Amino acid sequence: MRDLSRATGMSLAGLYYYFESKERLLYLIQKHTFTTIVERLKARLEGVDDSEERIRIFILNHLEYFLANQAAMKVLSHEDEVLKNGFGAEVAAIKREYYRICVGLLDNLKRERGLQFSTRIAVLSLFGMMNWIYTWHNPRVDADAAAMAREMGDLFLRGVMAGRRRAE
Amino acid sequence: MRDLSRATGMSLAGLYYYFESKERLLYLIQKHTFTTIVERLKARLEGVDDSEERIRIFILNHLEYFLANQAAMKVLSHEDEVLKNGFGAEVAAIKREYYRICVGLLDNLKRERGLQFSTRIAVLSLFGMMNWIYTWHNPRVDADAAAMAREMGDLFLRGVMAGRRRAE
DNA sequence: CTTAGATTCGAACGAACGTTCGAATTATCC
DNA sequence: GGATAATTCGAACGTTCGTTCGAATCTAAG
Repeated sequence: MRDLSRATGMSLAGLYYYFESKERLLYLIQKHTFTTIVERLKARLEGVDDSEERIRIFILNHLEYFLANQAAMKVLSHEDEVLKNGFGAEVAAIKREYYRICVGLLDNLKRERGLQFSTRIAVLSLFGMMNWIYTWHNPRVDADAAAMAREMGDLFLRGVMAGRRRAE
Repeated sequence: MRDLSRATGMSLAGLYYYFESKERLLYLIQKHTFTTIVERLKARLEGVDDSEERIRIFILNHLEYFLANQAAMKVLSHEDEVLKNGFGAEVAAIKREYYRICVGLLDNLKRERGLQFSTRIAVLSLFGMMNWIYTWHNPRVDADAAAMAREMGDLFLRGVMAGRRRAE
């Protein structure tokens, strides 16, 4: 809170006029962040029918936000279970919706192409690939979000699509 | 430190008889952890020649340690840059060696099979997949390390191997 | 201008944290 | 057993943190 006070120029006590506690402020930030990501994703998916393309949009949307707000995500990624039950539940619900969307996208691809893999592990592996990026992405060395999304999309989609097909 | 005191049964002051500071204790834990992982990996790679198999061993070794010490890795994964320069440098060197080993394994596969992909991004994506596991793996729902390593190995290896081959 | 409400802040409180110190206890060797 | 060293601990230190409070300042309306 003292860091925020210094960074914003507002006094420490002043912050508490707007935010009743540090925890509630973190809750508001998390809620805003994850709501924004989900909203943008839904807008971008609108009207796109191809299963593979929809997954690529998911990856691009995620990486774009994570790289544009790298410092913020460095904090948010690790604040998973710090919110007390009341606050935590609502944020967890948004994250669960986001997770479910990704599961849906993958299940569509799986059904359409008769693929065989564990959706749960594929989705969580994909999240791992994407979320870990804040620990290593360096704008002076690594490509931008669009290029990163293409490379990771290639890696991931080949991984799930080169798999065995279900007998039909 | 007070948590450690309670958990170990030793008094708070007693801990400082053995460890000169909290930072040095964290350094010793990190050094021991990452040294152990690298040593076990090297032992397991001994005598294995097949490139693909060597990568599968890398994944299994990593996941086995991460899942066997899930709570510990939850902490260590996030203590990346907290060690002051003196302590941090040595731990960073071990991690870099570990990273280089993985790069070497992938470059071998790439050369042998004439594949075309960014080793850096492939390695860091693989680390992301594997490291993220501590956030979601639930022993009552998910399979053990060997099965997880097989599934993630399938996903990752198909991803890099299904790629375009270099013109020869 | 006056008043009431909104906004801002310096100063402090109590709790938690990393660490230290001197005394007490225990182990080791002659 | 007594001297020396190793080990353990209660109590406190100074700092940082989240939070509160009352006073001061600013804004808007009559």
